[in-house]
Amino acid sequence: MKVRTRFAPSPTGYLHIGGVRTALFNWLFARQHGGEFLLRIDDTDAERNVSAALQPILHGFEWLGIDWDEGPTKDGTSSTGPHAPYFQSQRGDKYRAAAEKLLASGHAYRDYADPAEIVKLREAAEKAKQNFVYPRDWAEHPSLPENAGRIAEAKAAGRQAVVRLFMPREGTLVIDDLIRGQVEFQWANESDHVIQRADGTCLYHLASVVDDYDMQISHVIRAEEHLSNTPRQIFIAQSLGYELPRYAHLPYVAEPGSKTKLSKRKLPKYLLNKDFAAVNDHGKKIGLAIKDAEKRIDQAIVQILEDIPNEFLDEPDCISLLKEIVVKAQFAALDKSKSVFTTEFTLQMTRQILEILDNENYARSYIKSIKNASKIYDLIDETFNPVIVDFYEQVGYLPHAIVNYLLLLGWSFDDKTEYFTQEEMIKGFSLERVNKAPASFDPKKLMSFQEHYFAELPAKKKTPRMIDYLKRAGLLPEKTECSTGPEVTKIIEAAGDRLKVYGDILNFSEFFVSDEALPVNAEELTKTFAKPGARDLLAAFRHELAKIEAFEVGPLETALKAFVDARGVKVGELIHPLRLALCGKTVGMGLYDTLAILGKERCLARIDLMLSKQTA
RNA sequence: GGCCCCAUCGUCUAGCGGUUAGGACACUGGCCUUUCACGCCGGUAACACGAGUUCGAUUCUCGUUGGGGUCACCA
Repeated sequence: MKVRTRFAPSPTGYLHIGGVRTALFNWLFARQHGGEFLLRIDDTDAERNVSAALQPILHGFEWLGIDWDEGPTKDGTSSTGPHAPYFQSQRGDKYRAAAEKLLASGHAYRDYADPAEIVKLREAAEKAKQNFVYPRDWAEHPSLPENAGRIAEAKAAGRQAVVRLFMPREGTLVIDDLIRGQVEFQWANESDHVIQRADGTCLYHLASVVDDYDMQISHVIRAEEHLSNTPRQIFIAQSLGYELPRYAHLPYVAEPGSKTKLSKRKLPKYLLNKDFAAVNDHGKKIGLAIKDAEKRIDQAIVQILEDIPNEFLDEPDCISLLKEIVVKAQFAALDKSKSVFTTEFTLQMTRQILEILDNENYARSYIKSIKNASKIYDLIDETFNPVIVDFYEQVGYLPHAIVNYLLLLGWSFDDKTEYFTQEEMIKGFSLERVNKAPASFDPKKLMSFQEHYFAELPAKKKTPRMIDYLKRAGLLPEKTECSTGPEVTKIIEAAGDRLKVYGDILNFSEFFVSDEALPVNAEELTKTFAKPGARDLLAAFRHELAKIEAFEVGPLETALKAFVDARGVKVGELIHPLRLALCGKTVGMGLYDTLAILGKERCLARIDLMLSKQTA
């Protein structure tokens, strides 16, 4: 039998890191067996613009190199493949036909029960700590002629029926899972599930089983949360006379440092997670620079705080109360609008407020001061969150680093192999070696893969993407000259390992701004020039520098060393003021590289600028 | 709560009856160094607990505890 696997995303507008792993394992398995991997769109409940919401997902897969043989076209507007369409919203007829078939064979029934009644019964069962057995009092089924009377009445009253599965009430089902092994279920514990709504539309389980069969899926590799759903799906498949696919249930991906499943609903919360925060801050810095959003400040905080009366700030409990308000506001905003925009908005505000509130005294004065402020709060991007794949593309990760990391999240080849080429992954993958326990996502380890692969990439290959970032941050004009490429490459080479992602080039903005516009770190400035003689030393070296003909790393180093030796000072005494004058900060690449790249003219100009500021 | 799943360093994992319990990330001490980063050398750190089976259990069985999933006219 030909191996055919599938991944079935719903068009949510973004690609979740856990989903990617599931898709990756499906893809790997198919590729390894020379089979096919398909994408099927779970949009049975979609009212929104599917192709727009699908586009980021398809783009994410494309970026990661996970290609699909059948499914939606790349623009997400139509289907391509022998089993088209691959959108569940367009396959309703097939599901309805299957439902009819189940009805005809007695494997399903029309149910005229009142939904409100069912809810009550279910709650009662839970209260009584008992398994809820679905009552078939309103079931229209040949084996239950006693219901005929009341059903006739219900029909006459115009009550609508749903279609429910007529599940077995005895026996054991053993699922032979490729990852879990044999898992047993008692049929009696399975409830009569609804497969078709009163309005005739069909539900996920029916759709999924029908599609898997129709599309000849051989292996259903999916997240563990579906394990409990498998019995009813098997019942549907068997009742329809389908041959069963093999099942493999993957452990879910958990939050960093936790065993809790990563979930879309908690997206904003993740930025408060300390393991995500570092990675996110790094990314945010890049994101902010890209959008040239120095101005974006805490409008959200202002909004909340403006409503707070001043007297409130004198209350002893005001800080803890504010903390509560913030958390509530976050979730209220979440409920009100499902848009990520809102969640991003509130989470930014939450973080900032919580940071401020850590210091009570500061908080009081800050709140008071900001109450009068009015600033613009801009958003980076609605998908700017380290749980979403797009984040990594925006910040400038290598897709292979992500794929390699995800491969090892719940799977291992042996006790030491960590780095895999795509071919090695495909060759070495096996479901048998998939772990059963959930694995928590560690952004730091992902970063280590990124560093590894990024270091392997020659500077010249990084140049075009880095130029893109510089353009987007406004550090290079939209139309750059041909000579810019080699110049940027030189900077990339000199920066070396300091560049971990493409976006990191923005940390070296000093090479792209005018001498006058160079931002200078105020704190470092005060500290450095507070030292006696710092300014004079810099001034003296400026004259030395002016004499140098060959402005290159070697001669520069010789000259600087000779200068400090002659003066009997330590290298560091000169270097700090010099670096500050040239770069406006005290961290960065080698100083001789900096001098050489900047060139004599700009170096002298920047030193003069610094000296002129320090004379007073 | 019913049902199901899971359990090795902080994290990802190796281990499939006898190992000084191995590797990676993170953390950390040192070296290198004008800063930062890299690199190099070193260190801390784990078998959830309790019974069995066995000459011997991290490994097999059962139980306890803990974690998680799932129980929709969502997917």
